[in-house]
Amino acid sequence: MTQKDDFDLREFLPYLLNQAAEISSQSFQRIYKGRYGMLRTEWRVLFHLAIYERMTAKDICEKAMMHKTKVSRAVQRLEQRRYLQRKPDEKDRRHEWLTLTSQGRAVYEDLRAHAQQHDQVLMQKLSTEEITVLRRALNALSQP
Amino acid sequence: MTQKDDFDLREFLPYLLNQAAEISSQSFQRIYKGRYGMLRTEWRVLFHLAIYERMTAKDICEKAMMHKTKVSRAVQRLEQRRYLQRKPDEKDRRHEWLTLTSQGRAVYEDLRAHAQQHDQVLMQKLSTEEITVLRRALNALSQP
DNA sequence: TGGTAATAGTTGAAAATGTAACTAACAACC
DNA sequence: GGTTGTTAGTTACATTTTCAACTATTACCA
Repeated sequence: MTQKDDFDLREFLPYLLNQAAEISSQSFQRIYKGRYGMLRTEWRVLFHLAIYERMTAKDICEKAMMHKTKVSRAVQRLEQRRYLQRKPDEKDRRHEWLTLTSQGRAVYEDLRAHAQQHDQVLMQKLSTEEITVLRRALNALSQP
Repeated sequence: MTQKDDFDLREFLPYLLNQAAEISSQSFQRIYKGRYGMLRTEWRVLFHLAIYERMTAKDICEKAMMHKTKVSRAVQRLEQRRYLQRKPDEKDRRHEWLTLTSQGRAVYEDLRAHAQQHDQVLMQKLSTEEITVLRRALNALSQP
């Protein structure tokens, strides 16, 4: 199993990004999955609602760059667990406004604390300067 | 939809990483899916075999940090398309050595060219220094 | 040597995701 | 005002992934 080719997978950005994303997501996944049986799509929606307070599913799709079916199903499951409430817009009944319940906010607070802690651990692998550049670079790459 | 919380998702590394990984993988996906109907797991296995020439499924699992069932199924599909061959190890018949066929290598060469081109496009979003730091940081984060 | 444990890899069922078609509500245009 | 087109969101079905159990082979060790 000796390397032959001049092409190095370890330099190919989509590969590297996926690798880093997967590894660094895993320990956080254990937390939201272990404590609340939640999926990746669900904590994302939960966090968006906690941060922006009041959004439609469409808003979440755009902010989180998630497909609408993913959001739709995440919202359903979060509603079943009473983490959020839906309220149809009076003027345009195609829109539904989503807000967290107090229960949902409590879950968020708990997960947020873990997220921040988890981020601290990850950042210990990097220098301050690397963190700054990394964030900037990732944001740049996230623009489609 | 006004931001309320002090916690910023855009600073949470696993979130940022996933975002960047997904976006930057998509255009490459169109290539391997469109041209060869391949899946993410499959191009990864193909690339590993092209680069290391001769590996067992286990080797691939470790290098690519993929679960063995993913690798097993990717290998099956690549074999069906005659992109690779299996040869059981004579001394330990639990192992199977995998190598690409010439057809598989041809597909690799094509995809590699596209990958490199794709990488160029991605890197245009970044400065030389950002690229260096980004690669270093991603490698650091990929260590579990 | 025989019995238990470990390893490589596969398979089947359940869960999650992606795709496309669908419903319901509104907009716009004649 | 009725027809056609758009938009928000859901649903159904096919494809993938995950998880756990399974087979086959080798290693360990009393």
